[in-house]
Amino acid sequence: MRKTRNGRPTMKDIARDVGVHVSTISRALNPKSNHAVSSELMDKIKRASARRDYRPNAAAAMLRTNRSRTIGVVVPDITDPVFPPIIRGIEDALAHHGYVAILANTDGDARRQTLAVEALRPRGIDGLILASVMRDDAEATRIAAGIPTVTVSRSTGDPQFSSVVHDEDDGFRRILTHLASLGHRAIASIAGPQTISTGYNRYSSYVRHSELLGLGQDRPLASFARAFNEMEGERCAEELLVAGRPFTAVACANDRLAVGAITAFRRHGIHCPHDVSITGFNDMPLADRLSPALTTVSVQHYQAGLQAAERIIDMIENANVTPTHIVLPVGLIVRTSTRSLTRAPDKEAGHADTSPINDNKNSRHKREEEL
Amino acid sequence: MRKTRNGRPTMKDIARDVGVHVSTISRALNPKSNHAVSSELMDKIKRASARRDYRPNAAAAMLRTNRSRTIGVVVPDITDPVFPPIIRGIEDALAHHGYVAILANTDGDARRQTLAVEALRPRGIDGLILASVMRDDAEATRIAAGIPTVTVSRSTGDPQFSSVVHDEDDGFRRILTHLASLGHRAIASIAGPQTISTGYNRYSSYVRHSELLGLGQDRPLASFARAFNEMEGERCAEELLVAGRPFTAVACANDRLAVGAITAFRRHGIHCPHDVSITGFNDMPLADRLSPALTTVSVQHYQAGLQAAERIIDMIENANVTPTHIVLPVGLIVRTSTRSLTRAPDKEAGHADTSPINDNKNSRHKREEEL
DNA sequence: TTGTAGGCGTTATCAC
DNA sequence: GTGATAACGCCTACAA
Repeated sequence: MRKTRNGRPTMKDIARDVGVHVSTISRALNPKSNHAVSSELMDKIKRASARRDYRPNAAAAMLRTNRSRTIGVVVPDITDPVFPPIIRGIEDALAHHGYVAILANTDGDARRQTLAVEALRPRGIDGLILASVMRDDAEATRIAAGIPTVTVSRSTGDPQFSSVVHDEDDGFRRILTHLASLGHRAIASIAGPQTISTGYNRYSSYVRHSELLGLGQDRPLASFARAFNEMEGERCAEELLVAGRPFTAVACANDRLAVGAITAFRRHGIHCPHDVSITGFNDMPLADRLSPALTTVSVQHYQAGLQAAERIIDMIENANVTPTHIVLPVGLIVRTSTRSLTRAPDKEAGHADTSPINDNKNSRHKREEEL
Repeated sequence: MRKTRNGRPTMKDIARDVGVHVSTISRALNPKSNHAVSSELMDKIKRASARRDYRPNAAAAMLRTNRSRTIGVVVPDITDPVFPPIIRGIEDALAHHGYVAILANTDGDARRQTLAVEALRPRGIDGLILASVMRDDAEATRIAAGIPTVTVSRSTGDPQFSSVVHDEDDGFRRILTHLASLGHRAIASIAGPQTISTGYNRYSSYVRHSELLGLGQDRPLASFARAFNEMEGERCAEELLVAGRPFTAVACANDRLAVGAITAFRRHGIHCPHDVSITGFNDMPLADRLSPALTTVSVQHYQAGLQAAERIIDMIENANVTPTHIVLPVGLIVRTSTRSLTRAPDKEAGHADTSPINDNKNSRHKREEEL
């Protein structure tokens, strides 16, 4: 009594057609074992399976081999423009090896990361790619136990996870060097969440390279975003204004924060790049079409996804490979959101001004907060 | 001899713990059949399975029931900003019902759509959500045969597919009505690919409502993009300039085309909205942060994904539901990329000008193409 | 209310 | 080189 049976042909059907045993069909159709099949039989079997349009039943193979050729991919939010290219890279690499990705979103919620992985586990995923991990994410270590895992774009503290990240430090070095070369010395920062490796590393690099470059901040002037989005960028920009310490440039931890900052400053009559230079990070889509076009750090999201996928497949198919930690190079993209402080102001600009924001001698903008 | 056996507990293990037969465990753990299990036994079994942290093996269940609780989702390119919110909607709805999505990209290539579906089929997907279909996509009908399918955001000609789309016609009606109310009569269009339902429908609506509104084009003035991206928007804008027929506004088939058009026009010294009004479609992320901020049609991408997922689950779980065709309402979002032709020009604008682009009496811009 | 048995489609390990 | 057989873990008539 066949309960199921989609009408989809099985190996049994092919076997009957060709007049051999199922096990022979299995052998013939499996690259790893078909060396021991006579070439004439191979031909017949290939033809028969093509004629019937045979497709192996993944569930059966999975049950038997405990391999699903499926990778779980967990991201905070696919709607954030940094993740689509990563996912695209992952998928392209996976497809190349006959693997497939199951996607889950966490909205940056640690608990939902756990939930997501627990939903993926029973589906027999062979590996896990996490773009959602937090810094020192002990929970991630726990839930990923026993399954090949690589983190992408972010990293936890756990060296047991393979990781593919970007050279955040070099990125911020380039940003600060660029701003310094334009004459900026008072460079504030809108930092990302310090619970995430990217936010933490970029801020650390901001502090470190500010010192190395001898920039004139006695102590870092930074505002910390609670999330990498435009709203937080706006909030942090306001915070910087309220702080009251002078600055002529703001290095933001990513492009979305920079976009928010530009908007908020503009509301206060402070225009970028005329009155402040602002930088982003990621070179997200449309960063070049905004006005001002964002000076930012280009990051190889697609490559990161690609490499993460390659790593995971390597870990799955080759027993005990050791964890690797890949750091992808970044580039500086100079556009129009940064401007020289020393060069003569543009002719077109109506009211040239090179004095810092929040400089006491120059209260061009009235702070509502102080009303 | 157990070849596999992850250390993951199975029903057998729980059965041994509790001292009953596996089938009882299966019954108890299955909502559909646990009515016939004594509540004390239920308790014991639940505790035992919790203690062991038991998770059902999806492959085994799948093999037996021919259900994978997996949906294939095929999109042209996850990197295009319209698709992430759709996918997010799909995932959220699926997760709610214990389903999961496998994603595939086609880059708009019809052959890759076939390939993608053929890669998904053997994995026993229960349903298919296609955001990649073409108009009159006979191939899609063929490859999706025998599996519940809904198209989202686009539709084919095949009424057998359920579909969730946006009210493109109302969108273009609103756009044209808006432009007309600003005094525009010579409204050009940058249309999308006519091989895609959205491109075709939006262009048809442009033509239809231009006539209904009595706009002064004897015949439509349109340029056709080969893809929905910025580059094509630039190319089409150039094409409109070369065409030489006057216009004061351009209604684009989506935001990315509009962004490209704005860029291209600007290169020719034609500024939006001062010299041309330009509209988009979709209200993609950052559309409000561009300058000019895009006047566009807001579209419920997330909702579309959500509904598509609900539909597919309905089709899977309830035998022979008939195909439905959902049309989601859209809204007009007026921003600064459109400007009144009749109202007095802004004070700030240096050189007010309300005469049409390409008007013979006014060759403000020199066309390189005619050099 | 619970146990028994058989099978879903594939693969691995035998034996021939 | 090919066939037979026994799992993989779960589900479901049917029997008890």
